[in-house]
Amino acid sequence: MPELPEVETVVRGLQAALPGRQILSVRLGKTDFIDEPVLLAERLTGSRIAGVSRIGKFIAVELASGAVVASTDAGLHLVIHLGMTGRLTAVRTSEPVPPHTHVFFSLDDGNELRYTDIRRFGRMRLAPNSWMDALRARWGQDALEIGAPEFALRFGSRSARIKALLLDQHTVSGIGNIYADESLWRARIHPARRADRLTTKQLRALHRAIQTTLLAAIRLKGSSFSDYLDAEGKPGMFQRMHRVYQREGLACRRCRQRIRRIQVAGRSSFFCPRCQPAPRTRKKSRARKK
DNA sequence: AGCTCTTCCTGAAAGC
DNA sequence: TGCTTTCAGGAAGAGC
Repeated sequence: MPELPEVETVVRGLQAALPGRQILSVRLGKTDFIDEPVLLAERLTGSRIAGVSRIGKFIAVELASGAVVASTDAGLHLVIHLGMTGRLTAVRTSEPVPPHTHVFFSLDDGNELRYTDIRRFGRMRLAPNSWMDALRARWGQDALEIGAPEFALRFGSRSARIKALLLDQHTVSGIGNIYADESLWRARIHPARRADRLTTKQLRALHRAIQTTLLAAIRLKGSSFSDYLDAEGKPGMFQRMHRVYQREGLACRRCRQRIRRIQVAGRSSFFCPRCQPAPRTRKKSRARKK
């Protein structure tokens, strides 16, 4: 599943392949994940790519402002979210086309930018500068850029469970299920703990754990489980470093206790019951026997 | 307002 | 064997 490290890896790959290229033609398959597909194809045909960047888990392909009508809202971006099975690759046109490939942008260097997405949880749209600004405004700061004090401020005042907040892109952007679990393990925090019950020390540890985990994952070009591949179509290697994610029943790498799986915030959450102690359950104090 | 649950989609794997 | 059911999850929107 593409989260911050995977999207960052794809973006870096595309930065090497796309800037300066002209889009010669656009071919569409299924389009139910695209906002206004006909308009998108029309506007992109003949346009030139200026740059590629990441906003949270979104990929923004900036188009050169050449033919765009001069208005205050000039500056057009092709915005792509990979959902959970989306792939964006820049490959030779002669490369075989994988199943579920729904968008083809043929480029002026003989390559083709392709969007493949088995489950079509991804999104694609054309967006003006104002839309990009609105996205940045309603999204939380990037998980790699937020400082420790700001992090403690955003989380420490919330009563929701920490795992739910880590997944909520409005609080901090870029973290998904894998890196939430891996970071919580590293910081020794149970996923169901209320954020406002964490100590300052724990919030600081979690902030550090997130940075460390994300940077290590980027170095290994992300985690490939079932579907994720980078811009060249190659898998990442960070899944080999996972400490809890998808390791139910296996020994904790720190204490050998068996890793458990529970549901938190509607998602599978993997944790070590010894390293990450559960929150106090506080039932109606029936335990007060005598 | 803040928080949690449901929904979308497909294919792999488990269950019967 | 072959069918049905369950599960995976990002983010929007509904519901409490």
